[in-house]
Amino acid sequence: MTGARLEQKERTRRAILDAALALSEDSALVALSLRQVAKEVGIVPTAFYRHFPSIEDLGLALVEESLDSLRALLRELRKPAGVDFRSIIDGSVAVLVEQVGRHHPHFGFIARERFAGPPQVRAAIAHGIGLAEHELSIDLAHLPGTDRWSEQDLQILSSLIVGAMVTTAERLIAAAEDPAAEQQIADMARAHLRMMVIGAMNWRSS
Amino acid sequence: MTGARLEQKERTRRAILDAALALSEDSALVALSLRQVAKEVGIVPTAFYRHFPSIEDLGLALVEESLDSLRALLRELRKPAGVDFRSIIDGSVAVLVEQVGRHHPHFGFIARERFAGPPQVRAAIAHGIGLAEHELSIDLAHLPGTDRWSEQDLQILSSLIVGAMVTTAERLIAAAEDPAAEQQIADMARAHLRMMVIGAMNWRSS
DNA sequence: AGTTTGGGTGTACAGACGTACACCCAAACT
DNA sequence: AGTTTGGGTGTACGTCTGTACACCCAAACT
Repeated sequence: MTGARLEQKERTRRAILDAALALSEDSALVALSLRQVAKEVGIVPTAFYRHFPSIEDLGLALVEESLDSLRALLRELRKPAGVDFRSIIDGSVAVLVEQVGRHHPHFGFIARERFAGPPQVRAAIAHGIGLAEHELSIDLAHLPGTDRWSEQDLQILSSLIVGAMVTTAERLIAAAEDPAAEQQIADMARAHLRMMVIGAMNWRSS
Repeated sequence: MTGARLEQKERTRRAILDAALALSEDSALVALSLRQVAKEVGIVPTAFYRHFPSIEDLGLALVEESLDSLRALLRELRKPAGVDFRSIIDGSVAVLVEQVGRHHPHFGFIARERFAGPPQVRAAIAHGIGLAEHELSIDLAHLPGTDRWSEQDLQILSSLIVGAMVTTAERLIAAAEDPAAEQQIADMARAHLRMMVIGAMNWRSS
């Protein structure tokens, strides 16, 4: 398959994915029917099978590309954003707001399916978040001031921070791209990060 | 309606609520069908209408009683649990673990429907969590050391703590009542709270 | 004792669902 | 130029859905 043929197929496939993302927005993946999606895309129900073996496989594809967006976010966050804590915090929150805004449907999908999705999907999302915690704990170990921190202390801090970031992302999604609300959520997120960092700097392992 | 009659009706109603809670456990409220619930309960589909006008009303009733469990948790958490931070933290985490375990189906329901449920349900849950933040900020103001904190600083700390508690509750639910995992999650939650409190104690408003 | 009430039953129907099958026809091959 | 490939179509089927309707009968009333 080459040229225009493949191009058209890819276009329809994208349309299916987008339609599914849009239709599940105010409900859940499990409430999605093949016929609904097909109608939204503008194809006949049976044509759906040319692209996905079943609705569940569609769901898995959506998880896949949503987790891609999550990984892209993590990649951006890991880019060194400054030297002092203040600029690292400001930069991280800015990246979070920007990326969540850019891939709003994907992060919304993750938020909805994290606990309401099928077990396989829940596990994949949990794994993605676990990975973020792990990577953050590695990055934290390279920061000044954490020289004598134990592995466990690093995990405590990174899981605390990732948890707060997830909460912030969920708030941003629920804010439905209202700029004023986003501003307020970002302010709060920066304050949270500062408070956690202050806690970490004065931390004594017990 | 009196005596045995009402008693029997209440028993069937409970059975419907429990069946709905159990059936939606590994999916979502929206995926629930009237006939499924009726079959699980052991009644004929049309008998369902003797108790609820529709599946959506069943959902609202479940939200209602799940939020009751949440309010019960908050009530328990507000009982003074000690004088030093350590015992307050230990007591709070113990209460959280105990209450989430006791009302596991309810908290699981809240976790699933918080972002995947219908707008009305999402709003009700968000309101419940907002209330928790507000109440905590009031309680924090009465604690020693927060005398000169601004309203905003209190909100920052309370939303940070509530966020962490919600995350902990979600982890407990996902742990599916595995005692070893619960222990680990509780340990982590205590560490998180300690770190946040240390951050708060060294906090300087900006 | 006689009547009413109300939860539970059984049948019935229209609509939505997933999906099998035969078919069409333009793009891509030989 | 002739053939194959493959995305999209249309019909058709059995299953599941919500729900309307007539009915039953023990509990609760008068």
